[in-house]
Amino acid sequence: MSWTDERVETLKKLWQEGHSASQIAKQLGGVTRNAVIGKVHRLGLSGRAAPSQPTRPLYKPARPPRPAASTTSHAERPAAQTPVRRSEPVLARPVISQPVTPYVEEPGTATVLTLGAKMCKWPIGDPSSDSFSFCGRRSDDGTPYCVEHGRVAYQPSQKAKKRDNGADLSRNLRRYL
DNA sequence: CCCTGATTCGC
DNA sequence: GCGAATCAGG
Repeated sequence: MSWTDERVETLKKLWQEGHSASQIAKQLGGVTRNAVIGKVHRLGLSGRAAPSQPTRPLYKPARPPRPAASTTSHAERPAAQTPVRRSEPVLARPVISQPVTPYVEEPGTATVLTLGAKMCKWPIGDPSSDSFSFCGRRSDDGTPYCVEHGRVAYQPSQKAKKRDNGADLSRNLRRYL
């Protein structure tokens, strides 16, 4: 099957509606989810409203060489590596859904210039904007963030964690109260 | 192990 | 442009 105009349109629609690649592939028929994902990327609509699953830690591992099958004569491929890789951010930001997040917060008090060592480094606002700032509240010991943001940064881990023993829990509560 | 999207690269 | 292979992660 090929990507007819119609099929592409269906793809877009379903993708925007939040269907997964495999579901779309199944519905379209004749394509695998890989094909769908590949198409989605080529169409440039990779980013989608992701409720909660930031599957991109800004991590770019060097792809391991994939054993290719050269059928005819093996073409010479003298180390034609791309010397320049995009520079990575030194410090990985905590995952945040910037684009369309109703999550509003008070502007931070610190800028990249005034951000101290013991200040909460939680980014607030659009990094490409002038109003971008950091939380700037006193960070909790050991963590780059204040108590509140620390909770957000080091998320729930969905599976309920084992129970804290009561003593610790109440102790911690007292600290915050 | 099931699933998810992301990325690479031979075709 | 296409998509299988592969990856990273929930």
